[in-house]
Amino acid sequence: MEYLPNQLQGITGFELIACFHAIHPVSAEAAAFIRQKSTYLTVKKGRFIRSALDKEEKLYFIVKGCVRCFIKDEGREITTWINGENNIVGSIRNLGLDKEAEEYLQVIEDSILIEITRRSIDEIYERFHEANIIGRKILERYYRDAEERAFLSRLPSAEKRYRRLVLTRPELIGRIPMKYIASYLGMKLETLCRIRTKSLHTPIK
Amino acid sequence: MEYLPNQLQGITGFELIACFHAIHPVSAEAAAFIRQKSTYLTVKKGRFIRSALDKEEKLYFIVKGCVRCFIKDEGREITTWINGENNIVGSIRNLGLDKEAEEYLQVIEDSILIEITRRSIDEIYERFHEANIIGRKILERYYRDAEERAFLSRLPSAEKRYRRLVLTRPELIGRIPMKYIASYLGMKLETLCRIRTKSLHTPIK
DNA sequence: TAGATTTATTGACATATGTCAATAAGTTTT
DNA sequence: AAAACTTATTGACATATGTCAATAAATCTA
Repeated sequence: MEYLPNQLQGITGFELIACFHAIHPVSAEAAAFIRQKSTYLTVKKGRFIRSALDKEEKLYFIVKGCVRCFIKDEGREITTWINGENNIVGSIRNLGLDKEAEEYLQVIEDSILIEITRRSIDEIYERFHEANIIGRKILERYYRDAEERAFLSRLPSAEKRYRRLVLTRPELIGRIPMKYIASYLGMKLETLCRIRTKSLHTPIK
Repeated sequence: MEYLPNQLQGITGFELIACFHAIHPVSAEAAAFIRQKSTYLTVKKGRFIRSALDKEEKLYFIVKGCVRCFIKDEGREITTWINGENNIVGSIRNLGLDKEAEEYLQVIEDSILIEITRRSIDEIYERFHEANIIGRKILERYYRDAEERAFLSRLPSAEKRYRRLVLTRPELIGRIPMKYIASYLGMKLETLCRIRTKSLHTPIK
């Protein structure tokens, strides 16, 4: 197994490979293959990725910027996750048994993404066995993240959910609009606003 | 790679291996190793698994029965998931940054479990490379499940959450006590009770 | 089977959060 | 810099869900 030369790390197009490499060594052949199968994208704030027309499932590595996912419930958006740099994001096909629950991915800061199709990922798993180690470890982390989201959203009061977010994702506060944070926390913007002004005066006990 | 002989499937102690085998072939050596590292447990309804004293993280394959996970928030239980046969369950270390959020696993039907330590799992991944394929595929599924839980719990009304559960986990209704379902759905037992009696008269539009 | 315990149902009332609206503050566009 | 637009703040009021309490029904245990 050859190692990815150090000098290549950080060079445009290699961020994703560097991310993998930090988990487990990536051979030069695998690196070349991954690079060949991936596409660099620049996406403006507010844009949606993965248009409804696309049949193919795609995954995105966030080099720079921020992406949120939301579903619509009776026309209202519910943000289900928000992710920044060095995360892999994608929509989960078939989450919804019903049409209502379709997922949208929206870039909420000008972003640089690396796109790769689900099919290419499967090809990588088949060709390069060690990719399964990397994939498995990444999924362990993503599973934990999803558990955390499920936990957060079950906290029984709006204030607790906000406090939990401040504890676990402090970087989001101030970085992205409050309306998305409110939606992610399962409350209205007005409620979040009241909690925040209140908590200026009542510190955590 | 040798295949697990068919006649061994279904025999006591081989349920877990059969589950893996259905995903990807398991060699006889790997099967023997897994079997050696795992323990068969019979657990009575109501019992907790993984006592607080255990330092080691363990995972459990549910051969028969049902297990729920809950955390405590100011003394109140919040059920975070409920799983039945052929699922692997375990607590996630370090979910909580705070002590409050410690997880409990409770068997809610007389159950048969196969226990295996996290350390043994890691050993399996190292010794048997193909285990990473199986692990990766299992985690893909578990990630989806966790996403579904996060989605469910963000639905903005108690009735919608209940309807979603009826859609996605119909087997739970009638099988386990309503109080656990209510907790899982983020509502009080009384609220669930009212929703259920109401929905007898108002069918889904 | 009877008694004890747990779980489910229903009612009256309390409260956190949603809704709607008006305004302010902040951003982007021209 | 002004205009246009988006996002945040605050108030008055509505409502879904929680709380507490009193039974009823179901399940366990001796």
